[in-house]
Amino acid sequence: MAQSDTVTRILDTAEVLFAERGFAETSLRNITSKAKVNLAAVNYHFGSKKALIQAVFSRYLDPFTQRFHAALDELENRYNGQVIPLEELLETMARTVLEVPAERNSLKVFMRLLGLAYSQAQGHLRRHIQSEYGEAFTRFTELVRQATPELPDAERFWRLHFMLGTVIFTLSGLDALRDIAAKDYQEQVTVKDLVRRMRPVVVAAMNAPLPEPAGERHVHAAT
Amino acid sequence: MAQSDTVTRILDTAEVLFAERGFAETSLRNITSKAKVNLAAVNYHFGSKKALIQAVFSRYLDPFTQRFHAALDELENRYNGQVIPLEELLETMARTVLEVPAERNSLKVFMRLLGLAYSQAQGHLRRHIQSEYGEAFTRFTELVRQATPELPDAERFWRLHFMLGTVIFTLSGLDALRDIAAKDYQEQVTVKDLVRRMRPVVVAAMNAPLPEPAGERHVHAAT
Amino acid sequence: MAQSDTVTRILDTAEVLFAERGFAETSLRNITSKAKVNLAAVNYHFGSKKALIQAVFSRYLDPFTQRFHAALDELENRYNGQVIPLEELLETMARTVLEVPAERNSLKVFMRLLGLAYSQAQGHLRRHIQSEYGEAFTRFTELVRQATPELPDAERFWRLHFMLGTVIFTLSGLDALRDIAAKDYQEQVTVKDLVRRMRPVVVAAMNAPLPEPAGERHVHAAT
Amino acid sequence: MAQSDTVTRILDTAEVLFAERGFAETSLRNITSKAKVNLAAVNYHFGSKKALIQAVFSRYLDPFTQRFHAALDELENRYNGQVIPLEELLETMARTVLEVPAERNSLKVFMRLLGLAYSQAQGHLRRHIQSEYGEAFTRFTELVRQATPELPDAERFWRLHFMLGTVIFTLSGLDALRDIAAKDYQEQVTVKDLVRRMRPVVVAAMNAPLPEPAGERHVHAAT
DNA sequence: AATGAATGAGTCTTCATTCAT
DNA sequence: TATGAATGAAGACTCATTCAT
Repeated sequence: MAQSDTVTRILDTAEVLFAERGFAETSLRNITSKAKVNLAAVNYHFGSKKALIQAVFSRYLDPFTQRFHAALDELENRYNGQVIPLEELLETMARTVLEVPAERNSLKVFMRLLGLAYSQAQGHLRRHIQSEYGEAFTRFTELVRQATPELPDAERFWRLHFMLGTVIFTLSGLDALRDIAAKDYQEQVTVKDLVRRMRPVVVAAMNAPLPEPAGERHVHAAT
Repeated sequence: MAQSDTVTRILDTAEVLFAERGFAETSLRNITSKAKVNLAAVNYHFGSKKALIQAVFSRYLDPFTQRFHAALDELENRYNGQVIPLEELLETMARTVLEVPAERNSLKVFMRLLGLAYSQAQGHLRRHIQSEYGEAFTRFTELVRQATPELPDAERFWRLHFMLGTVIFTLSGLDALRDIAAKDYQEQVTVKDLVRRMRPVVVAAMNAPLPEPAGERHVHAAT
Repeated sequence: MAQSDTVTRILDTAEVLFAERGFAETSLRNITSKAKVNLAAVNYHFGSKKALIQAVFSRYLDPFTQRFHAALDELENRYNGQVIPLEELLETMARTVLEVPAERNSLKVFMRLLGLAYSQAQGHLRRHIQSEYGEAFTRFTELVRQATPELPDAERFWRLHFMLGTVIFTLSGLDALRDIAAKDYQEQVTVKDLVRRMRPVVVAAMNAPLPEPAGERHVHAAT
Repeated sequence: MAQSDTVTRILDTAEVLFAERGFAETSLRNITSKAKVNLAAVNYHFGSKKALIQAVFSRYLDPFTQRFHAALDELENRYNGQVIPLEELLETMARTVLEVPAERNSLKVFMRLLGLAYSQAQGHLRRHIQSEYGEAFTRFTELVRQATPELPDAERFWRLHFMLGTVIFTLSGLDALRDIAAKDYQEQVTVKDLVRRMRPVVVAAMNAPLPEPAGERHVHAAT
């Protein structure tokens, strides 16, 4: 077996299984037996299961940040100092997210990991991600700020995370939702489909009117 | 030890630990030792770990669905056959969601559990939830359908779940997000704050224009 | 529920389950849940699982020994001091064995239990049986001794157990053997059929010539 | 520790303990601790307790069938088309059964398993054995048929199983019977002893006169 | 007299990891 | 460099039994 063939097979298999079942529910035995690789190979090549998870993650994240920066460069070039419209920014983000995983499952894995990073109490994963792709996110946020000058900073922060929730929730729980949708709408949605559907929603959400100031809510005000 | 004190202690502890770590990462040993209860008690009272997970959920969902149905009854009464505006529906949902766990001061836990139900493998859990509160959700969906007659059914389905993602992600990852926000905006958000902020976003998202049909996407069409 | 109804239900159920699965493989939970009786009832009424096993046996052995003694009394009376022929003794045994469980239509169960008593570890059970019906067996053995004066004692002991093996194995594994036989010989045997077939075999076996003394076996002596 | 030393030690120990106590009453802990082997080793090497039981079984059965076929070959060669006498066939069977287990306990284990295979409700074990050594048994049965041409097929079938009962019951319940015999006859029987004693009994049983036809039984016909 | 609750010891099995080769 | 074997810790679950009521 070629040198790094084993490494690749492990990564490929782990990616699929992680996406299907989650991290805790996927054992190294599952991975190595499906990858037809020695059980000890994971520990030999990666050191530990944790390290394998991060490796799977990095294989997506590294090219993503690289491409994302490149795409933003191109965008800034094109607009040459002018404000980049919000739609362009979101579009660029979406395109890059979709482009990277030649392998299809890694997107789900990536989203799942992102979801974990935010929901898990221990912040170590969050910090790892923030130090890895925080810079790209900060750059993106700043461009969004310029595209939505009327939004208070805090509002923008929350709305971006509202949308992050939409994306992560939808894509990481994709299988579950697909099950439900398929039963009711005979429709086999693809990731691209979903992204297409998300676009107007996200734009509208970001451009929504500001909320009434705190304390002035009237429950039946709509009537 | 009092009658069903044990049951309550198990549920309370399991709830917290599940929310903190997820289902697979929480062992019965973790739960029973923290709850100061015999290891076999879980199996005695609930039958299995699976059943315990479902019981944790039911303790939320049972009162929730009950209240939710009551609230929708009241709403239908008030509107007396007329179409109930989307804002009212969302408002009612939000209020009920907030009321129920308020008693236990554990909205965050509930949301995290819901998130897990969607993202973690546990197919049994999703099925359990669907059969338990599916009816309430269906009723709600139908009212939303009447309030948004112009939306295709599939579109509405997905948008509702997009928004579900927003809510679950934001409220379940509240601590993490609060950390980040506090550092940057000196602002200590409350759950009510967030719900206030979400309202216009959710309404705008639901009312967003329809996406371009599949296959016709032009990347730079927005310009 | 009537007083000893519970006891009867436990015994009935235990009997069936023990015969189906063996003692160790049948839990008190199995028994009590199938008998629709409280889990603690076995320990309450019988004291322990061991005692339950013995009780199941006694319910057969008590009437059996009683009848067997009566039948032997009648036989001795009839032969009035003369030697009772072996065929009569075996016949009497067979008849009594068939009569007792006939009331409960559970000869098979009884045989399976007897088989278990010999083959399973349960030393306590063997000892219990020996002290319970050992006397009847001793009496029977002595009559057989008189009917077969030429047989050394040890030889008679073993041959009786050889035949016990035949009977227990055949009747306790009846279903399995019936399956095989039915497939090959289109014949649906009844218990009475089998007993009829066993009679000449058992007689011949008991009357077989003595074995060559130990150490003098010649493998090809038959030629 | 040497290569498959562990496997052998597990098999050896399991064999002894299974024979002493039965399968359900022997825990993997019992085995591994007595074999001075890690608790997980059984599952590592055999996969499950069930598989271990079958492995113990196969270690006896595989060489047995092989030798048995060889012995029958030799016999057929020697008799060169002539009918092989029943005594020779039984003798060959007995010899092969005794030869195989260099380790002494496996015979008892083997017999116990055979007993289980017939008496247990679930036929899976019976089917396993039938597919494993059914061919050898069929071959043997056919030779017995030629040696006892006067016997109706059904009669032969049942008599063979009567004798199987004798052998299995005696050898699998050996410890129990030995206990009883030792108390009464100061005699420490060996397996070889028993087989010597069985020989004339089995021959006589197979050659017993045919039973009276069904329906003509007269209980006191012997007088 | 009878039972629901509880328990401690035990079951088999699976885990990620290590080690000798 | 790579792997089959082995391992200690932990997993969920079941057991017969006890106890307070």
